[in-house]
Amino acid sequence: MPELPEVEVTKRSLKSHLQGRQIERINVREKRLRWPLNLNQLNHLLNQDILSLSRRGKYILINSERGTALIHLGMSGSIGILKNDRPIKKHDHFDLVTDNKVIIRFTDPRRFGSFIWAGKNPEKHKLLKNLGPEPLNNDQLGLHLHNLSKGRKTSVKAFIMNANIVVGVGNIYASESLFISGIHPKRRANAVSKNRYLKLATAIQNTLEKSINMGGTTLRDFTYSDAGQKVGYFKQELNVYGRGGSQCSKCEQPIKSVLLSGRSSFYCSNCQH
DNA sequence: AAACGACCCTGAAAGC
DNA sequence: TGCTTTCAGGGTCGTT
Repeated sequence: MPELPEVEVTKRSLKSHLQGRQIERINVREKRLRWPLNLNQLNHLLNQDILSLSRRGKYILINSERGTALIHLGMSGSIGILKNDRPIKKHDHFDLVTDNKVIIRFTDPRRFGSFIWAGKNPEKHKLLKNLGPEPLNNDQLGLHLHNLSKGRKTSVKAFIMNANIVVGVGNIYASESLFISGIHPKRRANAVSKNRYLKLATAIQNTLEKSINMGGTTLRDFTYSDAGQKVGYFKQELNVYGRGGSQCSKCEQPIKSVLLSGRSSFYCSNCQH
């Protein structure tokens, strides 16, 4: 579920309930997440003023006086805001309870998500320190991509999905932005011109922003029961992702579906070169 | 340094 | 119908 827009929406939701408040309790039912949940460290969060919530790539940062905790939603994670308690479901792994008794419940069937303590300088934490730049509000993105592409023989799709190059471009956005900019996903990264990287950067930014806006709209009243639903999802806007075999929206040729770097990839061989 | 594949885990959907 | 296989929006790690 969690695309960057949902991570952003989740972060905003957490912000409205956590910023300026304190976490009174952390209830853990399952420690076996992507990284073992370490309560000794995470308890540093307890009874501290939560100064701000931020996002780095797909990591949500909970910034307190004593340091920062990170939440990652993995492939299947979601967060519910509960004003009143509800029965625990199978994959409800932990809760944060605020000083005004709001329950923030983390649910993640596949357990690829995580909740870890990153200390006083989270940007130096090993999971964050090597991340590439944020794509949004970044007028240097195209030049950045072009500069880093030199000597890279991997496919341009794998290149833009590499979080050390640029964060936030998942499998959907990679396919969509390459379609919009007319670039074949299998093209070698070092064989894409500067001009085309400028177009690609714009396509990435427009796609992400549009999706964030839709996610922001459809999940405006973000609650536990809404979080797992595909309500008004960006899916309707997709040109190629998940549409193998159906007609290209530009030329009506069938969309191709191939496996690339272990991930399904969709493109139009007539429109993308 | 860069590229690749294995791996983490559960459940829904497709295939037989 | 029911069992088996495949696939999923993420990322890290070890090996080459």
